[in-house]
Amino acid sequence: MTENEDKADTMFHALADRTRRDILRRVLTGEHSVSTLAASYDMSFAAVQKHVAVLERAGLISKRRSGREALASGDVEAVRSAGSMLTELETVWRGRIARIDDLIAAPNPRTERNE
Amino acid sequence: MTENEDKADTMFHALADRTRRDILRRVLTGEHSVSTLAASYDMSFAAVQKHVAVLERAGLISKRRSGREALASGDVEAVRSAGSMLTELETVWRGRIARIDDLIAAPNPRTERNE
DNA sequence: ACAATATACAACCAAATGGTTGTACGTGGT
DNA sequence: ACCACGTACAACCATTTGGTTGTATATTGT
Repeated sequence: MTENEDKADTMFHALADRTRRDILRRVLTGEHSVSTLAASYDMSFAAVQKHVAVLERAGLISKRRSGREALASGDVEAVRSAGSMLTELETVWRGRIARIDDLIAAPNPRTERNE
Repeated sequence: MTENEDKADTMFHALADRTRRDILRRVLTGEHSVSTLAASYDMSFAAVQKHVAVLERAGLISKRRSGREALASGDVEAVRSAGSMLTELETVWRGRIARIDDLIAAPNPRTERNE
């Protein structure tokens, strides 16, 4: 139960940083080594490496070893699962509309309740 | 430019907390006063009020005054816009697939480049 | 064998986060 | 007029975060 919420916490947290979102975009287009990525940002290699680690822990990207390089690539399925959490929220909202429709359809307006 | 990224930062950050996601779910089903919401969680009123403020700053919910109560309700459009940032990432990924297809279709395998 | 490269990780630091309590203020009920 | 209620916000605190530098280790090229 709380398992899913943990996942959501780490996923959305990973997405809540522009550098990480940018890294994710890059590695969704194809594999990039950590140092290649690091070269693109105005921060230390270690900082970028940490960002990559956060994305990896969130399951949004995965790394593969190739010689001395670590090649990162994005996992679209994980991105989709984050997206589906949002569409789930939309579904909750649609329920509200359905209830309002019921209200309108209801014969007696007094049926309204404020919880 | 960075304007949009700021929005994404605050939105995803607001979503990266289970209490806030839960509050968002509740207020997407309909208006709830801050104190009504606060009653549901095992933390102080002030803590919940802060969470509501974070959601409000992120544009995910809005508040309306009714007497002494502040009634919060969720903004689905904002949720959708967060979702569309994710589908945009999927689009980036589809580009990768298209490029791989191009590669397969290409007559000369040497066309591959590693950036 | 050696130097350069790529990664990983620890230790440290300032700032932000998520919580607390306390205070102030407007609104509503009696 | 008074008191309870709902909200807002400040001040404070422990923990986390996002960055730094430094060190260790494995791989590659000469």
